[in-house]
Amino acid sequence: MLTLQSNVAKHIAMQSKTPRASRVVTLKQVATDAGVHSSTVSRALNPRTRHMIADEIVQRVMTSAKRLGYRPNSAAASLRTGTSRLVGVLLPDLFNPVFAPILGGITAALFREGYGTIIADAGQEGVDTNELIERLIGRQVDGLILATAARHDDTVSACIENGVPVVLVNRAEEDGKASAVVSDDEKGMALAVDHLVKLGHKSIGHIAGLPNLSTGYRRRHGYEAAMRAHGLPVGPIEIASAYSREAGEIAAGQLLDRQRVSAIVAANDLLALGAYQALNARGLSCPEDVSIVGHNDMPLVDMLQPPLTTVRISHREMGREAAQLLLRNINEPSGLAARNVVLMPTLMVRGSTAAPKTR
Amino acid sequence: MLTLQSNVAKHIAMQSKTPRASRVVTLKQVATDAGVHSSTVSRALNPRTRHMIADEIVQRVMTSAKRLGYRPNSAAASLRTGTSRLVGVLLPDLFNPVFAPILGGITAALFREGYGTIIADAGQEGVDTNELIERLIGRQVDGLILATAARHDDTVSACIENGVPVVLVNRAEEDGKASAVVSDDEKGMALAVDHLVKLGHKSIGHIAGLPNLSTGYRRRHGYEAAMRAHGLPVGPIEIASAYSREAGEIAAGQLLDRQRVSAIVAANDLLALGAYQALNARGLSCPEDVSIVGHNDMPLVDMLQPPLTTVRISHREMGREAAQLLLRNINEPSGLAARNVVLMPTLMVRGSTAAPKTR
DNA sequence: CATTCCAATGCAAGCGATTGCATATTGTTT
DNA sequence: AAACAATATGCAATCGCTTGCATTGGAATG
Repeated sequence: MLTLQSNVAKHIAMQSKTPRASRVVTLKQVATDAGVHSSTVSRALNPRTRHMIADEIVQRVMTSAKRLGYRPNSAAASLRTGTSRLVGVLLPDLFNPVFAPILGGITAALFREGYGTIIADAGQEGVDTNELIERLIGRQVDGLILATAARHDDTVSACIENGVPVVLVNRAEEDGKASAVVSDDEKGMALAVDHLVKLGHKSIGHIAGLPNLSTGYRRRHGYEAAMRAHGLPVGPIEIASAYSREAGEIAAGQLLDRQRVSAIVAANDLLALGAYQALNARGLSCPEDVSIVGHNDMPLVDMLQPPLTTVRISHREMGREAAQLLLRNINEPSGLAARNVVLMPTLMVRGSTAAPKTR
Repeated sequence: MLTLQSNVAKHIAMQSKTPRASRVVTLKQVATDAGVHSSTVSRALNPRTRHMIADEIVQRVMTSAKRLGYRPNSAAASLRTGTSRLVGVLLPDLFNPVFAPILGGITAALFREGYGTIIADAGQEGVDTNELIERLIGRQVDGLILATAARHDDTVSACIENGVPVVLVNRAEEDGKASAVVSDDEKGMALAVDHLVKLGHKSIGHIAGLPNLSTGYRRRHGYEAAMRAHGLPVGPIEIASAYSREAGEIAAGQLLDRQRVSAIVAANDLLALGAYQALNARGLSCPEDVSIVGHNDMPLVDMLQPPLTTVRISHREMGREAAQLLLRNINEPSGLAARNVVLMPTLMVRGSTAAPKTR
């Protein structure tokens, strides 16, 4: 078990208490120092208004600012202008490894444009999503990126009613209320099914994700469409109760017990790993007895035994695109029409898929 | 999906100045609605000052506020009070899977106390850490949590000079300038070495992390101490150039080519996985030929072949502790003495360790 | 040379919430 | 019953920055 130890022996130096407020430099102080009015300093320091000020003065102001260590107070600016250059990101669960790269892509793109990222994790126990949104909006965020959207989502509506620009990422919403950046889930499933069919599989099952999430819904849809396109029977399909290994194991077990298949396409890597476990529990092996395909290309799945064949999604790029779309939305005075950006996935062929046994 | 806007339409849209601002409710509006002064509303809504106001009025105010959908403007509050209830978190690399759980623990703990989390990722190309810190401080954060600290770190000094409370997490800093929450790295290595020795290993090598990070330095130190405690020869030791699979593979390869060992303790799970690869490349197998122990217990390492024996660290708890320590630091008027909180790791024994071959 | 115009800078009014102080309204004491 | 205390509420200044408007001086124009 884990024990906490407050290590008395190790606290060494007192932090010298600095009278914090005394060292805060304001615009007015820079103005005094440079011998101009504070409004001139403001304009000289802002690239968009700098052209109004004589070059010589700009230089003087910038020198003073640097020497005094001036740092603009963003709260004051935010209060005055009504914009915070802050974007809120709502995540369904920080512990799910797909969201870290999305977040990374978002922060990188936002940072480049001078925006900050404030995050909220809806995956905590006893946390109300609407309260999270409320708090983000209360912090004057200029926009929100939601990675949590269900197919019909009223938190999206709440944001729109509040006039806050919203972009969805990874999961789309089907009422067309907000823009979204997603992977082409149907296409991803088609890649998986095509690959299996080419190997000779005819009986291919699907472990589906939750149907109220666009990923679960559309991947299932994509699976069905691809099977039909090949003239193969659709099913069996088992819906997992969550995107987790445990749920995947249960669903795969039910699927295997129900019908003999030579391959399983899972809606998600974790579900695929659950299927590995279900196979092991039944003394079956992958890919000899059953081929398995995942979705997402999570870290480390290439090192499993067997290495997982999976549909790769560039989560980082997804986050970047979402951030860029949101910024355009924020800067467009009358709001942009909702639009979807669909990224193309690719298939990573590894060891978990092989030709079916010639019986 | 994409709608083009005519010039005329755009012109009109721009003239209607306030499509969004119209719905923002301020304290004063609530005051008018409730028939009291705005200062009364402020006091009634703030739990700490609520006692000054008659219960009946408090009720009336709260009803009005709710009905109008009042949401406090945190920029205004921040400007007035000089505190933002915002904490900055600096991550070395969002793509490293250990940091997501740390971040999750931080946000959960901060959220519970009404604080927001603003993140910055130093792992981007071409991003200066000091600029990140500058920008966070400019946003009036009340404190910072750094997961990036080197053993001797001047960004920490920069924060302290600015009078911003700082707490380090995962990686400590050795000059005692700031508090830190870390795992007991020496102890973790002792657990690993003890386990191997108990299995009968005598020749145990170490793949070390970077010596300028406390994790790399102290784990190596812990390994050496544990070996000496058992009266075993220290080494061979190979220092990896980064915490990555590739670096681990290279280091493990050099180690194996240099000296015959029956076990390897890696400073990190990714390094351990690199060692897996190096073993494979040499036709050796784990644990038959060489036992391997990792550090961190990353997701999925239990599903590898063989499942990785590793030192588990509760990253989530680490984040939570760091957040709590920071909040105490913020609320302590004269600043808290720097202190380290050391969490105890546990050993997860899995399939990558076994008794050495009896030759 | 007078007039107009433009560019550069100063002035001052806020943005919305907090809080020390003043004031009003009770209740309590002598 | 007068004086006082205590409690509840109102008043107004303030936090630091931005920006519409006023002002100035000098260049361009007629």
